[in-house]
Amino acid sequence: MADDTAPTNFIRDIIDRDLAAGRYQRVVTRFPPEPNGYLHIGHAKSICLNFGLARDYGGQCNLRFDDTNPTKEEQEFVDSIQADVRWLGFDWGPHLYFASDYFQTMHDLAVGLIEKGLAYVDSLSKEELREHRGSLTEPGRESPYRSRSVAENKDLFERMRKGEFPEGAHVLRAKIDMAAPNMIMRDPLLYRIVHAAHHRSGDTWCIYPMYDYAHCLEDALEGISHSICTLEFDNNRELYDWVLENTGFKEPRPHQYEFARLNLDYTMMSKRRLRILVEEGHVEGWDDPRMPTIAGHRRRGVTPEAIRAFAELVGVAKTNSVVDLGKLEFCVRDDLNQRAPRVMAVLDPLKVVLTDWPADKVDELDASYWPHDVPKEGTRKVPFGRELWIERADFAADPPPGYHRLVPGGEVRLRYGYVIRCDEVVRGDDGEVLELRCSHDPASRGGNPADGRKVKGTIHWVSAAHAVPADVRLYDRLFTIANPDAAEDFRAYLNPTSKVDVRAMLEPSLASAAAGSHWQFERQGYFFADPVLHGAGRLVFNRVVTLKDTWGKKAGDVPTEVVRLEKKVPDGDKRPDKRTRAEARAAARAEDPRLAARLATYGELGLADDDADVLAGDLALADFFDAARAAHADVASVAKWVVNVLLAEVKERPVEDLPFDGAAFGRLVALADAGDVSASGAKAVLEVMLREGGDPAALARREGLEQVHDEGVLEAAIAAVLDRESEQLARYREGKTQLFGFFVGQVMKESGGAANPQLVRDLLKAKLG
RNA sequence: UGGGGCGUCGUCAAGUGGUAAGACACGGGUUUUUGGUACCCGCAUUCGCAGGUUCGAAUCCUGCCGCCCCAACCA
Repeated sequence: MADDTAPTNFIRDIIDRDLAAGRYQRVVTRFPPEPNGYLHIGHAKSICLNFGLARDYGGQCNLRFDDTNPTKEEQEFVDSIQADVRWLGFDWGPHLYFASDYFQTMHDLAVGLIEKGLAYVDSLSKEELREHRGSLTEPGRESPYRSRSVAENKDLFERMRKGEFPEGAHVLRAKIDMAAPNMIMRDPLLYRIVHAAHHRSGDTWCIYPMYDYAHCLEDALEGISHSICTLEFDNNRELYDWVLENTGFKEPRPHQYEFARLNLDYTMMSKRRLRILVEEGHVEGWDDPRMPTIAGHRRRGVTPEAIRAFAELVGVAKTNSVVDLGKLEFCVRDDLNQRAPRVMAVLDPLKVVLTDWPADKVDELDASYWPHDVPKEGTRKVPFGRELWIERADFAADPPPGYHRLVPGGEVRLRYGYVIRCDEVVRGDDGEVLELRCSHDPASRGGNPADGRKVKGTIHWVSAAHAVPADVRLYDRLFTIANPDAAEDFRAYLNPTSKVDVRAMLEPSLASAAAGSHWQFERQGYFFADPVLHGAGRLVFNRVVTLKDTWGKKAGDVPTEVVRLEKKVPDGDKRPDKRTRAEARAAARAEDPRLAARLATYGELGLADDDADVLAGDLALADFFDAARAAHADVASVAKWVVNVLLAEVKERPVEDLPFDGAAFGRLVALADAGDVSASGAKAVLEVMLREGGDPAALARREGLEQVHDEGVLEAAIAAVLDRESEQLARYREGKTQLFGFFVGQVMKESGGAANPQLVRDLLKAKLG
């Protein structure tokens, strides 16, 4: 079983079920990137899922490069991907694999398919292939080459392999069904000819396997138990199973499960479009801190811990969803809060002159690196002098209501320093504030005035004489709209202020900050000494994320409106509506007059239209129903039970395969209608009948499901439940009366479903008031 | 001849017949020398909609609506 640190999800449920059933001895997953680009935060979700599963179940997760297309893949990417997975904190141990290492085996298995008559060489052109494939609503047509002999297919395939043909001359296809409703199954391509050097196998191969053929075999060859991929591969699962079954992989073999890929608002995730961002120079590279790549996040200063926490926070499910960026930011802040020492830096400096401070006097103040609530220790000295820098936004000549920083004539506390008062505002010709002339309270050293008066505001500052200038890059979301991936031209929605460079003034202790170190610039955000550009000669910090700001939006924030985009219209013909079940039943009746006759009969019997429709939609079901009503005269009741109860239990299973007949079911309904068993008791009996068949009355007796009307017995059951659920009872008594149903349920359970529910209700009502 | 997947709070997401978890966001409060953090409180009478079955339905049945995926020699 998984440990309980990770929240559960449907995949864990499947694994638990498989392990409990002994289907697999151990969980083996894999992360299978194609080395054709950089990994992004969406991949991180998949990595955390696959490696996390292996970790929690004591299994194994392979890193496997799905390098089956030599024209797109490069060594650079296999290197960057490994670095990124490792940086995220995962280890594949010795289990590093390449699809290209399996090419020989895959080839041999393909020859096996040819020999079994399950694959053939097709020589149609690309265009002809497409035409033959049909459309979503029309079946495809078989290729004239489909009937080539095994010998000819083997010969052709061998010559394809040897490189005797140009690209496009032939392909190897599976022989399945050109009329399959699932387009994927219409004789899918298995191999194509590609004359290109592969980054690992060089010129060894002239034919390369297609994804659908290769991927499942890679999984099977590696002994993967649970092959997890994204939703869009749902349709491909049928072929996944077909290939494994027909190449001889028996259970336990891998099975594919699909989950929803990560979508983040204000973020573009498609590899193709990310490449355009880089190639057109909208960003400064794959590791630009604005990129959603792992490398970008790393460069920005996001930690692997934060990304892992984020992956866990968003969960794993099958619903297509868009996660808001705020969740990622939360994880980043949550992580950095504990690890980033606090320092002071002024990003937009405004000069303050303390007119009552001697020109050459410097006070060395003690400042803690950590706030009271972070259990870490450490302090540094910060020099305080006559001239200081403060944040321009921390002074307001005309303050809005509720503002509690520096105002003309007002006081503010300089963090770890003194309380100052603004005496005079010096302005330039254009009215711009040039500097503030202030006085200080000498009896407030460290921050608190000796007379005990309260000063509401505290701001950060840096001594002008000691300040260290630095290049600080303020990053923000790259796009101005929530869904750039949907935009016809995302360039129109690039955020012009996604990167704002400022020349900031830092407290002197930061002069020795190491590249790659995290800091909180107090009241502003978390910053990261750039791992590449930051050094002794030049200080460069990236803003990872701002602090949460409940006061208000700061100037420079991007507007948050969501631009409504026209929905992409699928080109070509409009998708036809599905044939509904109702239509299917109507069609069945149109073809079979016996069914039409049943519908008429049921109508005369006075059945509800819906029930009659369902019952007369399938001959076996109609026969079953007729047998049942022969055994119990209340037709309406029998109909309800067949439609609502029986159908719910048997699902898609044909009723003729049931271990009991309609007559037995009719007797069961009779029992329920007579009150010999309760409705839930009857359902319990049905469960047994589904398993072993038998007579309902006898089973009800045997299972102790005959309805209990005995008030004494029920009173005892009620007492037992109330005793056991004293906590819930207290809540009920406090007014949580919705709990009434809960108690009814508990008593019903106590009785195994045999109690008369109405009686239980009445008794409970009397008892609870 | 179409097939498949999915709809639970602003955003994610538990829940599988016993009476709507949790997180983010949001609102209010306490603490605070960061308008940060931490802590407390509030935040879905209702689960896409409509009928039905049941003592009891987000869960079962019927119908309807909406969104996503599939017609590359990509993965």
